[in-house]
Amino acid sequence: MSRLPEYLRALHALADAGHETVSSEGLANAAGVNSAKLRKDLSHLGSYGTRGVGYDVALLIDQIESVLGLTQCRAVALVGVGNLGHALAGYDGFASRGFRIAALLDADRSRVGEQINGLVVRHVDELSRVVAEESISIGVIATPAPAAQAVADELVAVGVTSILNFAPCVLSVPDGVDVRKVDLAIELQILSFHEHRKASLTALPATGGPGLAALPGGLAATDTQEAIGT
Amino acid sequence: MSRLPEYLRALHALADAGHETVSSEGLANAAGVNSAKLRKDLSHLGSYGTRGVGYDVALLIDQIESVLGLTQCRAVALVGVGNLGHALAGYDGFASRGFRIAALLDADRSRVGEQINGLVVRHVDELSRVVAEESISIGVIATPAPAAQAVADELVAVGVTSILNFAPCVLSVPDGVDVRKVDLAIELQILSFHEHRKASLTALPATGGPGLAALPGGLAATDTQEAIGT
DNA sequence: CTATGTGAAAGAATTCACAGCA
DNA sequence: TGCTGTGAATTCTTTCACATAG
Repeated sequence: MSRLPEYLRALHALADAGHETVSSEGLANAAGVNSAKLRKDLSHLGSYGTRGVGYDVALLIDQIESVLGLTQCRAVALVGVGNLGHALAGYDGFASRGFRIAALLDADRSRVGEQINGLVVRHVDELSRVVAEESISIGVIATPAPAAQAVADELVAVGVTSILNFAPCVLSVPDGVDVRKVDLAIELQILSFHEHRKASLTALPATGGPGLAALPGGLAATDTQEAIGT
Repeated sequence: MSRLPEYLRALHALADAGHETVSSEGLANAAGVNSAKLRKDLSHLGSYGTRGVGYDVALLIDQIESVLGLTQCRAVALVGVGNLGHALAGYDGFASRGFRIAALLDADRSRVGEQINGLVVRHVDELSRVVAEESISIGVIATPAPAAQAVADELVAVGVTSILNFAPCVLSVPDGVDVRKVDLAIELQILSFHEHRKASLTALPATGGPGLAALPGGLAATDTQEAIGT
């Protein structure tokens, strides 16, 4: 599950708060899921809690970190030092959670040489050298969309096999390379959908039953609700 | 589906490239899904393509925008003008996709008054006034984790019903309020898991069959693979 | 003949509910 | 008694495959 990292975050918070042990119910709350799901997820790890007691917080942290491969700090290359790239370069949430931004790169020579958070921006031509020097395994793309595919190709060419893509476009990569995409505008658009739905519903007070009125788009509200998950 | 925004992005790209019509296959490629899924999704919208031809790009854009509630530009309040908040405030991907950052707020008085991208940072005390003045429907939280719940409470109190949360913590909100979370470190951790898995597999050359060796964490590789989606 | 729209099949994910261990 | 771990039941999603409209 892609929920393990969320459990890990919750566990760290619990550990900081002094808990040595936690029930599936307690951890589930802290992670924002229900307890049955959490227990099922953890059981897939073969992780053992203690019946009648719960899970040992420190032990579970170790287990999950080992499964996620976070026992070593991973070096990351960030390509694209615009607005967003700048913020990512300065984001301390990475360092505290197992990652080290080991290189900043940009295609714009006017940005090369700039120093951000103790790191100098290098030209993207140096990618190959930097990846080797720093044993970089993960690339982050924060360029404009039109440049993203070319950057992805270069990352793959120099041996990077995991990419986090902030550019609003789909990347095509060979098998064996993993890509995750974060599109900030899409997140807002999903919220917009929910807003739109809520507005439509309150505008039609208490029309239960089958005759539920059509939305602006010409759709029954129930269909539309079904049409967008979460 | 939360895939409609992705289709919308792909459609805009196609429109910009001069396409007036597109097949389910073509749009599916541009959006990074398969065509059966795309057709099923669009059929839920009641959207009509033309058999033998495909979908009218402009028409489909209108339909999806209307379903997502993007026919009007939505005003957004951004709380927390640190590193990430700064980047979000300057991100032009919002404006071009139906959103207007209408207010920047921060609890830190030393930041109040600062101007970012033509907007002045205001103190979070003014939230109530600003939300009313600007008809804000969506709040974005880019504060440190410890402050996020309090900000969420305030947003809810002044009538915001959708929240995009960048702080690494779960928010509890009343029914009827939608929250989406983006946690950048979690995205990297998921990639780390994939890296870890790939490394383990190549380290054990061609050990097929049931005896597939254990990972560092003491798990069979197949179990672990099953344990994290996508 | 082409490509949509959609029942039906297959596959995942979630939830239920409880046996069994501490 | 309290809480985990897990089969069984349920629900949701994805894929298949084809009748049907243009």
